[in-house]
Amino acid sequence: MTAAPKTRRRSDSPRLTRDDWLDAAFAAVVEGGFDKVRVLVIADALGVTRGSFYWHFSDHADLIAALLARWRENEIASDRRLHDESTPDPQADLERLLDAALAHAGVDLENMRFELALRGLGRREPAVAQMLSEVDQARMALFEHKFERFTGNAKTAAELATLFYLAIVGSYQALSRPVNPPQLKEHLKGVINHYLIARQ
Amino acid sequence: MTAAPKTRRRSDSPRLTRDDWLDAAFAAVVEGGFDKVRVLVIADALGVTRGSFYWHFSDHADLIAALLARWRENEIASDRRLHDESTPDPQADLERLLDAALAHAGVDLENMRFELALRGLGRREPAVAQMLSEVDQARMALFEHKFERFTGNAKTAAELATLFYLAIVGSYQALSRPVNPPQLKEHLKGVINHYLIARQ
DNA sequence: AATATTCCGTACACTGGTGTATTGTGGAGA
DNA sequence: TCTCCACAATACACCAGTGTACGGAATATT
Repeated sequence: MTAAPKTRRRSDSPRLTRDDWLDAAFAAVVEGGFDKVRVLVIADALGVTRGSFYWHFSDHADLIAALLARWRENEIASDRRLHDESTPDPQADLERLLDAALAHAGVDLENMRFELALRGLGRREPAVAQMLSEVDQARMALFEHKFERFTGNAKTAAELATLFYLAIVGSYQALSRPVNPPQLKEHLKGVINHYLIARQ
Repeated sequence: MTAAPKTRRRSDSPRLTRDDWLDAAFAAVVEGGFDKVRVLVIADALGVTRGSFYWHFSDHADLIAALLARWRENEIASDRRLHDESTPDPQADLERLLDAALAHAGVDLENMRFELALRGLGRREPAVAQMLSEVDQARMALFEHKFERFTGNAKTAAELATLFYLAIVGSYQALSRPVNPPQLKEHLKGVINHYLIARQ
């Protein structure tokens, strides 16, 4: 009757690592939000008891904190990556950025759901809100930079950057409801083209 | 030691109504999300015991359902209101709509937080997702309508409507982080002006 | 092979929450 | 004023979840 673990472990070893637990917790957040992260539940998703958990983590708060830290690291890394990958053509460069941001809502469904859950948590936990704030700032700066290369005008760059960034964030949860990702992408391109033509 | 009720009742009668409970539950959602709606907690925020609750409601699920229903009614009503209040000048009309949507994020902080919590719930509960979908559709239709009066072009109206609506939704939770409401409003106006000028 | 270390299981105490059954109570109507 | 009934308190059983102490098994290390 001992049920097989529902969540795959990172290694094939019968013992778990701290990261295995973090992966499983991540999955729990993705499907139920932070409030649904129960040590008990994750334990038997992993096919072990809580004895394991309390070896790898001091307590529940420790798990959450580690999860947040890991996400933060990944964000910083991927932000840096987007910053470095630059293309001579400003428009192509801009479109690559938009594609990356929208992929978050397409392929990368899990990360999107995690981020939404995180924003939910941020409404109650100032520390989380702070972290999100910094990430948003960094992303916005990137958007503004690319848009400024594209438009050559600081003011319209700021306008479009905020508009686009917020729209993408907004699409995360109003997704497939008023509009689906490819549709949204077309609309974004439409606006960009408008600005392109107007410039001539 | 019997603490005074922290939440004001709608009537000054010592007895509570169903609506009093709903108001208190609303407040609970606003500050902690749906997962933090505990009968026990709300009870002593109201200065009563759960005995009262189980007279007015059959159970916890009943409370949530009633809360959702009430929100839905309000949404439909305010949507109809925005639909009826029309102005001859298309631009003024559009700006009034945007103001109303942004007020949601300014004065009407509570409703905004409630809606965000609702979207969180919608990620787990298909019925809630369905409800939100309908509301989003209705609002988007309104946006498109106003934008079409303004631009006179169906395609660009669709583009701007989705972009603006999603940006506003996005601003709900990335608020005061990358940008604050009046700032956002200025940026939105900037884009509108751009389209105005380009049309001439 | 013997031993240490690392990892996990088990059992227990405790907390906070739901729901139910039953008893109280205060106010409106006869 | 008496009585009913709408509303609330009390007390109970129950469940899900955390954290802790300790014992046991599996893997490394010598």
